[in-house]
Amino acid sequence: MARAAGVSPMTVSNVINGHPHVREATRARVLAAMADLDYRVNVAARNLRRGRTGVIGLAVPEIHRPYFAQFASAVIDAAQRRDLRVSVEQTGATRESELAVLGLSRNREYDGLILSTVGMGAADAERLRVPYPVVILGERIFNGPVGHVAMPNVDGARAAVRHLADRGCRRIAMLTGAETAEVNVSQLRLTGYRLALESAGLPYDPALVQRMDAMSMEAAAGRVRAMVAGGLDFDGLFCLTDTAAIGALRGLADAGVRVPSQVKVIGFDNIDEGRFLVPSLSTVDPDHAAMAERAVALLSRRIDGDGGPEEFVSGFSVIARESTAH
Amino acid sequence: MARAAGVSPMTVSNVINGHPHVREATRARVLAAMADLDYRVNVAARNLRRGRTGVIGLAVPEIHRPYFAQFASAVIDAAQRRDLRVSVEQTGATRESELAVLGLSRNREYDGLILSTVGMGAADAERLRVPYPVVILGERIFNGPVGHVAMPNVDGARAAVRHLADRGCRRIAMLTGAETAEVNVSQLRLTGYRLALESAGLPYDPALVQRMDAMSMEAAAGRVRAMVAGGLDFDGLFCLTDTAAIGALRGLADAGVRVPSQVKVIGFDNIDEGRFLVPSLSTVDPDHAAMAERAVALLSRRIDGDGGPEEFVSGFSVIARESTAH
DNA sequence: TTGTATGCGTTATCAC
DNA sequence: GTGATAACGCATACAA
Repeated sequence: MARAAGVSPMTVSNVINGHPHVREATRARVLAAMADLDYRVNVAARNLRRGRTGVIGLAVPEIHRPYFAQFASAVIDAAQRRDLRVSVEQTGATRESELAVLGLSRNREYDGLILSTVGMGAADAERLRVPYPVVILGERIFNGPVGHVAMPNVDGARAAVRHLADRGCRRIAMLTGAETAEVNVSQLRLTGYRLALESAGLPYDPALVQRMDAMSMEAAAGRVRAMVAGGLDFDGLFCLTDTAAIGALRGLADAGVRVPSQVKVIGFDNIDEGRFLVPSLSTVDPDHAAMAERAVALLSRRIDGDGGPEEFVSGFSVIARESTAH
Repeated sequence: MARAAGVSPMTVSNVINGHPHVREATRARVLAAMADLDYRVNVAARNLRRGRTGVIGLAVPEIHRPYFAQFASAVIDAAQRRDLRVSVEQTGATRESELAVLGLSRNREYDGLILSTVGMGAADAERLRVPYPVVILGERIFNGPVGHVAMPNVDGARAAVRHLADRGCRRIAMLTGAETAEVNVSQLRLTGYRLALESAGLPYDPALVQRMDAMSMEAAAGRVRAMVAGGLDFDGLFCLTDTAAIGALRGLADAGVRVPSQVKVIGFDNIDEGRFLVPSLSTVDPDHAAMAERAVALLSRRIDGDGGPEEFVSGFSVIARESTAH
């Protein structure tokens, strides 16, 4: 330790932590010794003493899905600004992994956790009663003392479908996730879809709601090919996510359907790639940078002990590109 | 602590760490008490004692670039199999941030570090002499005691350009990064490009080598539009990365150039999206899953103290899709 | 097979 | 303004 080198035992600590009551001369001496010995604080010891790790967990289904990758990127930047590191966990969207991640942080591995809940349901609300701050990325389906950062799922979906209707679509299909008992993204966006149809005076046809188990590009492409091959009549397509929309565009191309002249397509998320697709992808932008910033801010504030769990629903905007052009 | 609850003071530790010499009865008792008290090991204390954190750092330029997102995903999975967590840092590809990350781990925040070096150069080799294992994601430009996991840049690029030549291209352009003094990805792939031209008996025309400061989709799209607008004559395009290729496809579409009939395009990385683009993107697959697995394996082995820094260069394969069809 | 003592490196408290 | 003391919770070594 720098004690031997410098002269002080724990004045070192004061110097490191920038305490005010240290004479300039001693501070200089300590700093010199530190540089000399290439001294490094032992973060593990500090963590033990402080009861903090300076690390937050970020649990998402899969980091390589563009939406989560972009969200993670923004979270890491926001965390860095607050001197926090981010440990990324992949849950594969399964309930078990999501619960396992909650246990990890419980071990004080993390000071707090941003958790994207997909597999967990309202029945698991009790599991969120953990002794550290949690911010859920998703709908307010839990009543526990956890923060929420959510997308405007209903309104965003409604606006997307209204956009299709405004552009003249009359038979609007939706590519969505499996039907579950839980309130989830699929259900909320489906609600928005139905509301928009209603407002536009269009009938709701269950045959146009296409449910998929996985929201992958591959699954979306396959499903769209099947829709066309099966003779389903549709002139608009609202995809649950941009990732699914990429697959859908591919599926339509495979089926020889032209976009936007025969079918108009809109996604949700505004991932970077959308602008550069051919045709470029219309979408709903939920402002994920703001969501990430808020998620980290909420967490950070609660780690510091100020304030209770809050809720934030981001704004959104519809971005019209070639895939829904006239 | 469970000591009071159970009966033993520190047999708890043995139970937790699965030591062999614990009677079944006591083990059961301890486990019961642990469950009862909802006992959790304090990882910070364990880290201090063990001198390990169970966390590795992964430093990449930006996690949201598809290639790094997919790589990170594979790294996280590989780490999880070895009971390691992954803390992700974004360096923005700047030398300063890359060096800063090295300092972080020096504080024993991480047991080891996987570092994608872009900004650092051979002159910084000394900075890699750190007291913990490092695996560089990139070329062997450093002689220090660090592991390397590299792509087959020269051979892969060569194969890509040969593929274009085989498909009849005679004026093959390349979209690459800025020229630097350092040995880097751009330079190596450019070497492959030149070798392939030579083998194919095609002349090397510097005007066909287009250098960009940023390898973004946006920059690539803009550059390609400029190339066409400027009257540059080319019938093949090798893009440094798939991300750039997405932008290039967009730029060609904007310029009214048809792919693959007028210009054939190939990228490098085999990101997931490539399969679903229209036209789908031909590319070089460097097997990033294998690279990630090897990077973590190398690091893990060195954390455990076995073996020295090794080097691994992944294999590759050319994946022909629509963007280079006849 | 189980318990006891000791120390990992840091910082909060309080005396000097 | 600086130093001594203690404690954070666990695991190693050794004693019982």
